[in-house]
Amino acid sequence: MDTFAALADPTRRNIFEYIVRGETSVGEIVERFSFKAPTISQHLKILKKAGLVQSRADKQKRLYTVRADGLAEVESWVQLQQKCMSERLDALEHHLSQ
Amino acid sequence: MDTFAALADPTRRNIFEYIVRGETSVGEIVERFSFKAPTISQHLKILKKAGLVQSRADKQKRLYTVRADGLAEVESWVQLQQKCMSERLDALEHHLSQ
DNA sequence: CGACTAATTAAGTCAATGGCTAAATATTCT
DNA sequence: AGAATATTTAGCCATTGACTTAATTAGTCG
Repeated sequence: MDTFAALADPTRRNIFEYIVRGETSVGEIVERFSFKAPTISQHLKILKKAGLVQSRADKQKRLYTVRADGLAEVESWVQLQQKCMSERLDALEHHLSQ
Repeated sequence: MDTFAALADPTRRNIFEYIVRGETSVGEIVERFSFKAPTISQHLKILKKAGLVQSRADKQKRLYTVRADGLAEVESWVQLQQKCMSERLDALEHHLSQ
């Protein structure tokens, strides 16, 4: 759902950074981070709902990967704001040079 | 402090979007949004701590503006992740074409 | 089927968040 | 100084968030 909220938690960003390196099972993530399996599972659920990761089944395991377009919303928002900022800055400079 | 957490709240993003359009007093923001002054004030405090906005005094009013480099951290994080993603995608394509 | 592995769901705790009203703190203006 | 304006701080309450342990589901393999 809300990508920004999903990325607000540093643990979730760390998990995302880990998954972005390649397809990862839940167990692998649990091993790397000092959190219990249910905690990781909840974070993954939130990342998934936000469209940041996806999963597929392989035997008992669930393998997670990042979604290519997951960060698009955040990126475009940030860039729109920066565009507005630079436009205002340009206008200010132009005004000052008059 | 934490830019991501500051941007997690949609109201704060809206406030940021409003301020990015130009220097704005607290009262102006209170008028636009249907929240009481203390609520807006708290949001501004969080945005300020995150380095996203800054303020200056003008008579009784406090005028807020966005900080040019406020979104840099978020932008660079997003772009790093996307770089990692595209590299992995390239490697995959290369591998498949062999 | 039964034991095992992998992950999720359920349920509970505790801290943090986001809203409010009321009070306090400047600052300006008469 | 005293009244008015603009904003912040303090305190309260309801909701959400991030963890935990225990129980449950789902899949594998002897």
